[in-house]
Amino acid sequence: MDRRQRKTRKAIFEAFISLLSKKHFNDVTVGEIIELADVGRATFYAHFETKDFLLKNLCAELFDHIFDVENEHESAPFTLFHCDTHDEVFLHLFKHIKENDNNLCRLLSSKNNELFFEYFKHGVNALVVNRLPDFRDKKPEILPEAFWVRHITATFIETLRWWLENGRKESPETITEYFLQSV
Amino acid sequence: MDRRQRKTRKAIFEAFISLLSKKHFNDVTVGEIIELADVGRATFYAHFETKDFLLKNLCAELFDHIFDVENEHESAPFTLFHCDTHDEVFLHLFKHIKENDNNLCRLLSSKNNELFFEYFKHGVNALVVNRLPDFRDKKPEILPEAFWVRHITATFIETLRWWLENGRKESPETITEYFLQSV
DNA sequence: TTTATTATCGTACACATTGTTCGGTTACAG
DNA sequence: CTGTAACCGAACAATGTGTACGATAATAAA
Repeated sequence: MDRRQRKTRKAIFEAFISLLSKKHFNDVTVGEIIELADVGRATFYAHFETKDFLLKNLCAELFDHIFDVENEHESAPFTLFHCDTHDEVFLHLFKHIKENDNNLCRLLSSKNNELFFEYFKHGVNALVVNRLPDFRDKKPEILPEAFWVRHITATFIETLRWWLENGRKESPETITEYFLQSV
Repeated sequence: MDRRQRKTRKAIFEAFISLLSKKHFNDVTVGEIIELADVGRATFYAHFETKDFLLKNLCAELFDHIFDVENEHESAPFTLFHCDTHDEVFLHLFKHIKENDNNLCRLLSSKNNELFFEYFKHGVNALVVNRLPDFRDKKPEILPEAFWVRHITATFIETLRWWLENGRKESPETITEYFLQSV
């Protein structure tokens, strides 16, 4: 990819993130983005068809390196799907969010958190499906499996949300314990 | 309230609901609403400061008669807070949603469900807080109370969401059982 | 019934935002 | 060094928002 392309793409993302951590997605205009990114209007639309596509691309940028479903073969420093126990998987996830990814944290704590959680949910869901056998002994017999998966995913998301809203005071170990106890 | 006011207010709400069950909130324009409601532009803005306020008013219209927190003294036909056991409360809620409120159902099943669930959540949360003692024996000791309340609320919301997405095949009794088993 | 009030209408308007176009300029890869 | 392609900036049509105002008609109150 052309160096110029990388540069403008990055500039747009950074401006977008900066704006999203201050105001709601709906109130962010393309005009503001290109002004902050210092990029021509036509250039913006050459990169992103629309503001919603920009959001999608940002989500992919943020989450795809966490749920490296596709490139499992590559040397990913953080391969959730290769953990042995499910405790480990979710603990890793909490740790990663707490320590590594400041942008992700900021966005998941902003007014736009719903947008990102919505996208995030899909990754978590895949993870839960992958780790389903580990939860099977906890499952009440009456519940349909689809319902059960859904419930575990939602519980994880809500735990994470609660943790972020309260300033991440608990250690990743503790919050993992909370999650596993709830489910 | 003036009869004219009631009439236009109702017309706007109905047009709005009709549009919301077809397309997303963001794509609904004031122009469409007033055209469908057959109401002048100035009239619309005399009633609702903005499209977001219209949504808020609609939510209040939809949910306030369910969670009749304020007017408990009045003769509400459906007083959740007066049920004896918590099983009864949540069962009532599922029944009410299934049988009585078509608009509510349509909107909670539309593309805009997030908007309404977000509002709905507050009512459910108040309900859970009110019924907290009933859940206390189920609570793992480690979990903070705030976390526990949050979890119960989220579980109810997710159960309802799942039920609606799958066409409400299960009986209210069954889905209440699912909810109580999950928590 | 009469009267004063007020909700509504219709039109027009200023304003902001979106997404496109195009010619000229500059950085990049080979 | 050269051709390609990304960028700029300015202009543009199209759409949507929210406001203003005089005229009309429905309503409540006398």
